[in-house]
Amino acid sequence: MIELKFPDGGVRQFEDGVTGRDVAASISKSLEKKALLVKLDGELRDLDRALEHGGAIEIVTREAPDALEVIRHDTAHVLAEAVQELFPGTQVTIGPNVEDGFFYDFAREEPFSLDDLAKIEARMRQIVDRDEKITREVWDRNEAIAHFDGIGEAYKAEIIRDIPADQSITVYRQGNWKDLCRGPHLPSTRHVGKAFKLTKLAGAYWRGDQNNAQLQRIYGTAWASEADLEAHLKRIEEAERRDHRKVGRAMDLFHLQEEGKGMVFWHPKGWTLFRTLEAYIRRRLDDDGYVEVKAPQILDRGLWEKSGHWEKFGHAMFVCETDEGETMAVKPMNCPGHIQIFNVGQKSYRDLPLRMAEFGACHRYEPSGALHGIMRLRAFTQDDAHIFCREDQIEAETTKFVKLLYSVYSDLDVTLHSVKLALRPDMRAGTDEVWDIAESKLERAARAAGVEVEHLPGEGAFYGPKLEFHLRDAIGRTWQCGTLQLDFVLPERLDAEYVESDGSKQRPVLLHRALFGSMERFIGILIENYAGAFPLWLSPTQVVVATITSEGDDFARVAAAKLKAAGLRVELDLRNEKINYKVREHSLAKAPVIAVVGRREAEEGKLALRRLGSDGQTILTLDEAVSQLTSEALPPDLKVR
RNA sequence: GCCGGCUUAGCUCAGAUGGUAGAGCAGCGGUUUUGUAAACCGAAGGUCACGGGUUCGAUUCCUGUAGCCGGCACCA
Repeated sequence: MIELKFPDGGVRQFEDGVTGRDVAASISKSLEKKALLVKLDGELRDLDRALEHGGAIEIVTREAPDALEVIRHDTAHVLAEAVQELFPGTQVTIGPNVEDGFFYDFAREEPFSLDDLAKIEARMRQIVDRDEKITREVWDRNEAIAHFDGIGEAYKAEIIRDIPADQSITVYRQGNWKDLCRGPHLPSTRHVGKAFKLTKLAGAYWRGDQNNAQLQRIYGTAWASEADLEAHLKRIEEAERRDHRKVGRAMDLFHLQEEGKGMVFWHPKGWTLFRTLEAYIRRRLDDDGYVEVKAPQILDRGLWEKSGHWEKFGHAMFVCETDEGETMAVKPMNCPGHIQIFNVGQKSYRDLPLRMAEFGACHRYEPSGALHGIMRLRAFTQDDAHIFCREDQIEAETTKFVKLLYSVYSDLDVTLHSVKLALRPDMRAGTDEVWDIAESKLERAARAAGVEVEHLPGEGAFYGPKLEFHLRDAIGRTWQCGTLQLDFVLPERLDAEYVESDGSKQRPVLLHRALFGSMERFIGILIENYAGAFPLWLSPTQVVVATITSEGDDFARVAAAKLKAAGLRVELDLRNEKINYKVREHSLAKAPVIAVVGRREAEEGKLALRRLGSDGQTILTLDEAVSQLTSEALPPDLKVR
């Protein structure tokens, strides 16, 4: 007998070998009908699998979040079955869930086409209609390897070989089709339902390694109900409208063109946004004890060799030869330059921590496939700084930085998606001892700063571990923006030193850090976050003074001049157009405030203010409007907090 | 870089099984002086991404290249 405890607190005895379905049936016929899976002591299990032991039990129905995960995974299995029916000889590999859906990677000589996706979807629906029973089997490891090798499924056989010896090999049978899988699964394909859609085709390397074969990945989304699917597709569609590339064009912020792949042409409005953000962050850095510098854009190859960048990233640097036979490289990053500045004269321990900032224009020859709007560029501007400090200052500096980052992100209304700690990569500089120290110090410092980190083995910079602060774009992709990197290596390589209190020469520790990462990327994120409707202080145009008839022209000119003199970014619209037309046009252009001047306002010396997103108006005297708008347009750091 | 897709006017998009293309908006010229999300009229605007091939004829078919889009890999 086993003892099961139900969510309502009740405890009941059941025969050995009882299944989840039996338990559901013992409660009610309708529950048995709705049951898809059970949860035993928190472990999700097949409904028809015997419960080998007692514990806390929960019947999982379609509406449960756990069920959705299984529905998605089973949809991937149905996809794989459909593909193998339609395209014999195609090998299956892996098919995990991702956010909102799943993918499945296939090995097949001939690539799938978009037309194939439609065919595959149709076959998937048939498989759902066939209502194939899904059953779990435990296989012997060697038999399993022999079986999958025997039917030409080399990838599956390879996966089995890599399963740790203490884990059992489970195969799920679904109709005539079998797949190696940990499970759990739904009782039959009918329960998968039809609220799914295959969304995209892509190449993907086996085991994520570009030295391996490239497989064909099919992505799909799946939901518990058609309504959920519809809602999801609608969300995606709406998110795509906020795409910074679309908004950037529509708002005339910037453009990109073939002659400068991965390089931005900032238009007046976009550049205003850039400068406003730069001015803001510069004030924040000033307040936080940074000094700002500017290092050369191009430096001799020898310096990059010394820093180690030439060896690791030489292929991705823009290099030029001079007539006098020197080889120069456009800087891909700012650290060597900053260390040169540090190295002039003698530094004392009293100078530390020295926080050296630069809005550094960097160029990197990124692979063509990596370029993405203004999020991933070949020419970009880092809001970079290097903190030269002693080892015992790492923690305090980390805390200081994290605090600043949180404050800046909150000012800009961005929500942190995650913080990762990227650990030593295979190709790296520095000894393992140094890495041990660097990794543990950075992790401890992050903890002390109150940051919850997720480890990323192998992803660190070549000179040290890094904290990565990730943000999301409109459709949910995440981008590394802020970063803090702990480096014991470059100070050594580039001979940075300071005089300690006892007169000895010491190496400073170098903290590389950025709040935005790249100004361009962060602006891309801001555009998508705000959907172009920037808060007043950031908006490229803050107030549009628009007339109704030409009777208002003179006063409108006066008003615009006065607003401008007060430091606001003002546009004047005296065109011979209807006010409806002007309101619509400036609203679409996301002007935060339209100040309308009609005959009445002109006579009374007033402005009718209309805010973006509301159709009400406030009538104010010009002086009132100036004082209200200027105080409202103060950047967050200059407002009284 | 790799896999797949896309590329037609400034923008958003139609279009022809091969006979050199069209709309709306924007821009330009004019009329309209207008009260809070599109007034009206007119003229103009295109090497149909670029190169090569097939053809009497190619924007359309084949092929190569580039850029972009979606992924993968990369990301100091």
